[in-house]
Amino acid sequence: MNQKILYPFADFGGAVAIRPGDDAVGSAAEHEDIGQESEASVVSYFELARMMERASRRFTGLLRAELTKLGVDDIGPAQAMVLLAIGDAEVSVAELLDRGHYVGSNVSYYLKQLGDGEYIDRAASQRDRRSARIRLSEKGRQLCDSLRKAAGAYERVLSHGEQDRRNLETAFQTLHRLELVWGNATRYGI
Amino acid sequence: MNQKILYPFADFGGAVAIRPGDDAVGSAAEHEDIGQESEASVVSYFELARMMERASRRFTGLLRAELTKLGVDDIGPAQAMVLLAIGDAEVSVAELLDRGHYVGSNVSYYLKQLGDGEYIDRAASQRDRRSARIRLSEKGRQLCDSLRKAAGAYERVLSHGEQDRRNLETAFQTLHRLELVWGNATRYGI
DNA sequence: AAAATTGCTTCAAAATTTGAAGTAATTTTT
DNA sequence: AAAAATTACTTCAAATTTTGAAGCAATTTT
Repeated sequence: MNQKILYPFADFGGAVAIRPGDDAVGSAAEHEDIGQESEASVVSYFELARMMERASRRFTGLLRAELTKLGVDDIGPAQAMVLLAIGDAEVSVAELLDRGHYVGSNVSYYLKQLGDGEYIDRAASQRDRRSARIRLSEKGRQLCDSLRKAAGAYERVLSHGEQDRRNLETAFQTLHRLELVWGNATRYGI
Repeated sequence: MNQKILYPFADFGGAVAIRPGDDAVGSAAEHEDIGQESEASVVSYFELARMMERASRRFTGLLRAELTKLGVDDIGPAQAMVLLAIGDAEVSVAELLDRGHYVGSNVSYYLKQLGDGEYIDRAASQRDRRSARIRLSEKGRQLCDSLRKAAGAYERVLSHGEQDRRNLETAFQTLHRLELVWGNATRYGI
């Protein structure tokens, strides 16, 4: 069915090996020379999309590690993301679906777990009893704080000045635009 | 166990409703006033992480839609991402693991599907027969081209000049740094 | 008061990701 | 050169996450 392949790999020219210490980035060479305002390498939105995926995974890993470190074992990174999406607001499920990136229909599912774990408080709205009002509980708030604090540590590694802050802002805006365009595109075609 | 909640939501002040047409962004107001070089809103790397997640999801949706449109039904967006990660290169599984963001151990799994679907060619390396040499097949190459071409359409919506291109580059670099820092952090702590 | 819509829940199935073995080829050690 | 260790993958099973289709109750619309 497939060519028999007993056990395949290796044999690259030679210079390809991943430099130890310099973290695994594969084809990093493509984008190596870039300081704060290089013009050389031409990146596409496509490549940016792939980079987002990679970076997101690392972030998930970070969350997972942080949760473990905090001894939290009744929720995972996905649920933590929901907590983070809620933030200080009092939201409905529908809002969460927009505000959060994640999860098609089933926020309910996560909310149940978060409810069981006492990370959130829920109550039916008076006006419209179909609608849920969801807020972080004290426990949920504390967890978010811890996670944010942990992230703060990396902030110091990453942000070294005004320029970095501007770049961060630019990145955010760019992704925001992408999100809108891609979102619309998927729904309405181009 | 949980407060009985028959069916909850609604009842916000009033101005909160999501504007139809203006795409669902929830708390977009936080970042509304930003042109190309605003300094107002303060974004954290944390928020950027959340934005990456959202945007990534849209991209996945786009891929899924595009695959459907192309009549491809034997692979999904995740597998397509693997194809895209391979690109023009001839890679080993290990390389793919670095270059791709995705998948802890099980690229094999995807590669099998891609192999079965004839999207890739694999062969054992002569030098080291454990090692696989993986390349896109013609079919795989064509699929990638189609996907890239589809993405090109959005490129025109998104890129209106030199400034946009620089922003794109900045976003890419920023995410790249994040990926490295977060990756190391997860492995070695801070 | 029916009918339609909204807001959310539930359940089941599919897809994705993780983790722990396991195997063959190559290297290193003894 | 045989044994031991390492590398480069594969495989399998389980856990997590995501999607999709119903379903139900509270509102709105007709």
